[in-house]
Amino acid sequence: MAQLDTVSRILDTAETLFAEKGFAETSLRTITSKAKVNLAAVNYHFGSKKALIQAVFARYLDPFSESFNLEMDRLEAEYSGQEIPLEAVLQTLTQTVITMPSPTRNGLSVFMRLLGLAYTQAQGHMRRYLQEQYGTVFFRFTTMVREASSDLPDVERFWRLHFMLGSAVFTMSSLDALKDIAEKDFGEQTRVRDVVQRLIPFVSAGMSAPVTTIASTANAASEKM
Amino acid sequence: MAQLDTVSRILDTAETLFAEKGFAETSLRTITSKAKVNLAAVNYHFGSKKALIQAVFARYLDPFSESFNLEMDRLEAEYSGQEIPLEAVLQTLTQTVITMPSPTRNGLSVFMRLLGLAYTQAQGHMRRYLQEQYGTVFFRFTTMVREASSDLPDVERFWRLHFMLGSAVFTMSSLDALKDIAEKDFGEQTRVRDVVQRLIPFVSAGMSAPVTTIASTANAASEKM
DNA sequence: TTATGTTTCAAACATATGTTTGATAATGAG
DNA sequence: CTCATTATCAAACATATGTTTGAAACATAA
Repeated sequence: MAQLDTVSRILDTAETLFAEKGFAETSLRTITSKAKVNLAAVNYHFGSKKALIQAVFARYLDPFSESFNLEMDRLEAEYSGQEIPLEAVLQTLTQTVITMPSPTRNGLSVFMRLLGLAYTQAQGHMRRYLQEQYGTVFFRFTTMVREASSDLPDVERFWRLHFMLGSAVFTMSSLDALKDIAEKDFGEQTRVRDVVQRLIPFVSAGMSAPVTTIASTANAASEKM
Repeated sequence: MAQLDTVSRILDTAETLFAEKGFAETSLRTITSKAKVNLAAVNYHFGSKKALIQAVFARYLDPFSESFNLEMDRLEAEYSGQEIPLEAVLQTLTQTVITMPSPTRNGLSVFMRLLGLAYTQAQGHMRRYLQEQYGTVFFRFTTMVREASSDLPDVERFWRLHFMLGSAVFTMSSLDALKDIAEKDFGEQTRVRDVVQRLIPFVSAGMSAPVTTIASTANAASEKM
C-alpha cells in the first residue's frame, strides 16, 4: 500500500526534522525530499503544514492519553478511596511514558523534544490543539496531584506543578544533547528510563519541600512586571 | 540623537516580538513597522537578523554576567574558604536576576521568556553564541554548585542541575501566561520575585533529595533511544 | 556656507516558502 | 478487461522573507 507508506514516511521524517530544527525552521521541501516523496504529498494527504504538525503529535498522544487514562483507572482502583501518594501518581505517569510502545520509528527522546518545543515554541494553534484534544487527561492528572498533596496551599501547588513540569519538559527536550555530554563526561550510557527514575525523587522532594510564606513586601514598584 | 533612538527602538520591539512569537516567526518587516523605523535600518545598524538577535541578548546578558560575577566574588569572600551552602549560591543567582536594573523597557519576564526560547528553539548559532560569550560565567556557577553539593555523585548532580535549570527556564518562559492564570484562579498578583522565592525551596529540596541507585537492568533493548 | 560623514528612505532583488494545478500513473471493484 | 477512484508527479503560483542599492535628508565640523 503505497499510500500508507507515503503517509508514515512523511510523519517519521517530519517528526525527526521538527525535533531537530523546530517547526517554522523545517520546510515542506526538506521534509518531502528527505522522505523521498513528492512535495505535493503533504498537502494531498494532510491538507496543510499545520495539519501535519498536529498529525505528528496525534500519532503519539492519542495512544498515550488512552494508556494513561487506563493506568489512572488502575491506580484509583488499587487505592480504592484511600489517598494516593504523590510518588505513585508520578510513577504511573512515567511508567506510562516509558512502557508505551512507540508508534513512531523515532525514539521517545525525539518525541519528548517535540513536546518541549510545542510548549515553548507554541504558536497559538498548537497550544489550542493540545488543550482541546488532551486537556481532560491533563486535568485528571492535575486533580490527582492535588489530592495527593492536599496539605499544600493551592497557590503553592500551582507553581510547584509547573516547576515539576519544567524539569521534565526541559530535560527531555534536550535529552539527546544531555545524554551525549553525560556519556562523554561520566562514561556511562543513559537511557530515557534512567533519567526519568532520577527525575522522580527530585520532583517529589521539591513538591514536599517546606512552604515558606512569601513576604508581601509593598515596596516592589521598582521594576516593571 | 536619532541614531541611538532608532537602535534602541529596534531592540525594544524586537525583544517583545521575539518573546511573543519566537525568532523565526518574527519578520524584520514586523519589527521595523512596529518600531516605526525603516526596513533597512536593521541591516544598517546591526548587519543581519542573526546579529540583531544576539544584540537583544547581549544588551541584557552583558550587564547581568558582570553583576553576577561581582556577586559571586562577594559570596566567596563572605565564606572565605568555608563551604558555601547551596541555598546561598542559589540566592545569589536569583538576587542578581531580580535586583538587576533592567536595561530594557520590557520587564524581566519578557527577557526570561527569551532565554527559554534561546535554549529550546536555539538553532546552532544562538547556542554557540551564548556558550562562547557567557560560558565562563556559567562554568563558574556550576563549579560553585558542585562544591556546595560535594556529597552528591557527579552523574546525579549533572542531571539534577538540569532539572533545576528546567524548572527555572520553563516557568520563566511561560511566566506571563502563568501569572495570568494564577491571578484569575487565586486572585493574588504574583511578581517575578515571588515566583523565584517559591522556586528556591523547590529546587533546593530537589537537589538534596535522597539518591536512589539506578538499577542497571540489562533487558532494555525494547525501545530505541 | 561648504563639504564630509552618517542616517533614513522607497524601491528593487534574490530567494525560499506553502499551496494549487492539471496531467499521468497506479489501483481496485464490477 | 473497464472504468472510476486514488495517488504521484513536475511545474507553476502567489506570497513572504532577508538583504542590497542608490538617492535623499540630516548632522557636524572646517
